Amino acid sequence: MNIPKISDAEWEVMKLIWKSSPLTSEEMVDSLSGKMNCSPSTIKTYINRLLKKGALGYEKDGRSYVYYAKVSEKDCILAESKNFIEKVYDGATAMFFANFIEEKALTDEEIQQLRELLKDKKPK
Amino acid sequence: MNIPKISDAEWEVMKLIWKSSPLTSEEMVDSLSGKMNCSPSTIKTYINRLLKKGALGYEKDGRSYVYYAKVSEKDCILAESKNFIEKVYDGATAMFFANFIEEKALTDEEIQQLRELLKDKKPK
DNA sequence: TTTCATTGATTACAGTTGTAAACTATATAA
DNA sequence: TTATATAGTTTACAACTGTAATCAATGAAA
Repeated sequence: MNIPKISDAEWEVMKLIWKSSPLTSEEMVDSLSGKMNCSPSTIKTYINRLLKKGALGYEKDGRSYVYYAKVSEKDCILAESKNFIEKVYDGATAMFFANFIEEKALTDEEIQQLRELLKDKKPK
Repeated sequence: MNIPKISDAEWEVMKLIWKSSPLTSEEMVDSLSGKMNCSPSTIKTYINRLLKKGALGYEKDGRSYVYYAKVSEKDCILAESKNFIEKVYDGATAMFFANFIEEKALTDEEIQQLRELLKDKKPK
């Protein structure tokens, strides 16, 4: 299925849903309006836009709705990553990693994790 | 200096400038309107917006202008990368690398390059 | 049953972006 | 000198975003 374009603010909503779905709008508002420092109305707007984009779905649960994700976190992350690397590096992924590592944007711990990851990666 | 927000389309202009600066608008139009599949006017709009944002500067060169970058590629890439990883991973950079590697979005060659990079990285 | 509160839906509005045409000033060819 | 091409400046416009208030429907309390 097609991954819709999810804006910065909408990503916050999606991340919450992926972690704790299903949720009511009230739960989402409680969880996000503080963190995002915006009004409850704003969160509701995001929810509605995500519904319209097909990123969220809902089911009736008594008086109100519970929302759930209709696109997987994995797919969204991959789409977003590719898009980003295409934009900034014309697709030269390794270039990105290189710069990031050089810039010390990674902690020693993260570097260690990465080494582990690559160790398991057998070249075909 | 502050890095202005550079849009997807504007990134194409900046990448060209970083690679071949200084350039006239004509050179930019020639180089990009085909690749980006848009009209010369559109490229000029991007140039103007980038001027307004302070990402580009210009100097008079006879009858017309030549443009050059006022923000460094390195800084822009780092800002954009941090922003992206913050949005998608709440800053958990290693998580990003992990997913990307798992998804086989890297070629074997790129993985090898990465290994090399990490080898040189001495833990403090 | 009438009213209030809750919550989803609609409307609002300015700023950004992708896209491009129209306008204007100026240098150069005729 | 006048006409034309070139290149920079303005204007245009719809879609998307961030942000939020208002409207409407419905269940619950009085």
